[in-house]
Amino acid sequence: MSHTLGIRQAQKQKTRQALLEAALGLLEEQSLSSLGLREVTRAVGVAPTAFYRHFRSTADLGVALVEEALGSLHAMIRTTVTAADTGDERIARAVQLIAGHVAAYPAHVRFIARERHGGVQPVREAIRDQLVRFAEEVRDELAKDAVSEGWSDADLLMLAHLYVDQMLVTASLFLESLDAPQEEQERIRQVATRQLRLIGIGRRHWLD
Amino acid sequence: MSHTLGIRQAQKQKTRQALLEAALGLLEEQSLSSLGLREVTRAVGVAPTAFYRHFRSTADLGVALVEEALGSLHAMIRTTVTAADTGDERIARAVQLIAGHVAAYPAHVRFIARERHGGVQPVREAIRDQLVRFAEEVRDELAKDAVSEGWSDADLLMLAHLYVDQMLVTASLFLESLDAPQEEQERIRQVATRQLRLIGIGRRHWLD
DNA sequence: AATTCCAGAGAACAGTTGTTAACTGGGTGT
DNA sequence: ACACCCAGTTAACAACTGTTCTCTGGAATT
Repeated sequence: MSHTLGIRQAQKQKTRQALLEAALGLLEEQSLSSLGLREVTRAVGVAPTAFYRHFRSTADLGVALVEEALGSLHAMIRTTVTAADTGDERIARAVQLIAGHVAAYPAHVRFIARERHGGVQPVREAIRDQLVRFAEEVRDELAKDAVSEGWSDADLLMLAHLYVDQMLVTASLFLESLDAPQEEQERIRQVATRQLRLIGIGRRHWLD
Repeated sequence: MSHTLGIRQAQKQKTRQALLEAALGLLEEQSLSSLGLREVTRAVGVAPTAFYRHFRSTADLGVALVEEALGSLHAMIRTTVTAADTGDERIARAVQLIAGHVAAYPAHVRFIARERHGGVQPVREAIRDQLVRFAEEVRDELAKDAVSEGWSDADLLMLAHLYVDQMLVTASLFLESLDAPQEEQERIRQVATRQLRLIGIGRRHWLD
């Protein structure tokens, strides 16, 4: 099944990956809707027309980037939430996890935060769909918890979305503070921690 | 003081306003970083060079749009939060208020949601600054409440930011559902209501 | 009534864009 | 060894972009 793909398809995927990474880099200081096809190929060092061998348009490339970027966020969100339900020190650890991920993959986080509400419809939809799936996973994780006894499925999902959104907001704040004084990052860390704690408290008293 | 500005400056402000509104319309299906100067003037019906009489660049126009768009959000956020602290039916009313505002000024909401993390730095900063000021107002409003006794100023501000962010998330969801079946809007309304309720519960038990 | 001012028009600039077409040359299956 | 395939190239296209300079006509000032 895992057929060793020939040196031809290998080279193609290599170029494709180069296009994706070049685009991600160029998107640091602009949005996808202003990203030019030629701009990307120029950054990679291939002819403009080579672009069409991989993507129909830059919007198409954007959809591909969603998979790439959210694939890395996937692990973060899961581990974050599963750790965030209980004690305070575990919440703090979860926030630290977010900060670490932002520092490791800033371009991914930036892309998702920017294009989630961006000007390219197919990309918005792709991100929305993926985030819904994330929220469902988080809900399943929350359901395993003892605190979730007596909760309806819908309410667990609404809490899951609250967590996911809060995580993205926090990630975006960390991103903007990447080259700011460390005391600023510390401040963000503390606020995010307390916001998660407050949500956790609301969760524990939901069924009163 | 309120000098009746001559028919000259009046005409200028009229054109300026036309440029702003045309831009807001064009931004329905793209981001600011891809908005062209000529595109805007063409929509208004003036020469491209007339643009420079009002704005240095499209980024400059974007900053001006922030004032315009957040001016209308201003009232909404305040009334929403001041109503959201207590009983359930008041929370529901607050959510309905958000939905109404989104229906009344969809372009404003879209612009803020899109450009908050968009590709134009000065605009991002302008939005961030305004949202900080909003959060401070919300904090002052929260402080007046009986539930806030014993709260530190920092904690009130962190709750205020939580409310503001939650409001923007909800507004963006309503926006995307503008031409969706009404049952979808109803679903969003219900989830948002419960999320605000959960935050409110967390707030009441914060000092345990 | 004469003069200054200035929002907007007009024309032209070099540079960019997406897309089409025909071509090249090395990997691939027979 | 052969013929096919196809990722990437080259060249050219009309259309578009931001920006500069010069000009105009009516409002504003004196």
